[in-house]
Amino acid sequence: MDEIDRQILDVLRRDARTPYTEIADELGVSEGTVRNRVDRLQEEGTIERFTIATRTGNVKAMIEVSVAVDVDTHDVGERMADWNEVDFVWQVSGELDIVLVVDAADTQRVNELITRAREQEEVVNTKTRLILDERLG
Amino acid sequence: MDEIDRQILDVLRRDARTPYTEIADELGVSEGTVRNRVDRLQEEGTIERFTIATRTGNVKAMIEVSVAVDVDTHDVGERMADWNEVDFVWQVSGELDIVLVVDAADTQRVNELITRAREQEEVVNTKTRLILDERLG
DNA sequence: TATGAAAGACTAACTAA
DNA sequence: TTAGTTAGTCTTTCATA
Repeated sequence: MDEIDRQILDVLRRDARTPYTEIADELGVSEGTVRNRVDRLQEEGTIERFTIATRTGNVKAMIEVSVAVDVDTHDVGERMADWNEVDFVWQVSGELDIVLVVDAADTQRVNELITRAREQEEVVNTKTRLILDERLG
Repeated sequence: MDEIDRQILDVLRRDARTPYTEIADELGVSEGTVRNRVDRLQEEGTIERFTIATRTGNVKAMIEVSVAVDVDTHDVGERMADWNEVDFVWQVSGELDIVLVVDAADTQRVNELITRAREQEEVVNTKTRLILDERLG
């Protein structure tokens, strides 16, 4: 992981469809070098996947969930990851155990998700925070 | 935004490099249809960008930041988005104003980021939570 | 939807460190 | 032995009808 790797990652984060030839020109290396490095970065797991950033709805929110002390947090999280409109499920340290990052059509839909979370028998409490603005690093 | 759009988004979220021809076969439509729809989804802003999910470090964390009441939260957020290792900067509702999602080499580096956040004159308080496990929705 | 042209990615053989 | 390069081939995308 040197400077070239870092620059490749930067370019791909901004636009993962940038042609290897273009990245190569920019960094002053050959197309093959870029390709080899991207392959390696994928094998190493540094690049987890090629994906899209979407905004399907108008409201993003963090729904923080705390679960009962005697249950498997992992199970609950796995179940929630399958719900529509859920982008990430994080198990976190701190007061609350799970954070759902959701992207929903409107606040009504967010509310339905909160309700659904609260309906899970392992869930004892939730706390929701709207994401008012997002900026990518 | 119909069922076909949703399925295209699902495929691309999993692997944004899936060829249009393959998506087309899977959904029973033509390659041109997939391409046109992806183009439209990008123009509409539903697809914000093609990107990569990376894990450059071993530790992910949420650093929650509260800023003084009289400052422009937006400015502070913008500045932090430029820091290395910061994946997202969210302005959120609730007790704390900004959430940084970071991906760092180790806890030492996370700590340096926290320190750096606390050094900003607008920042009055921070609270950090480690992301112990991540699952994509 | 189908097709040919253009662009990009991949294979493999070669070179250099 | 590993990383980089290059030329030729194959795949995907794009434009047009």
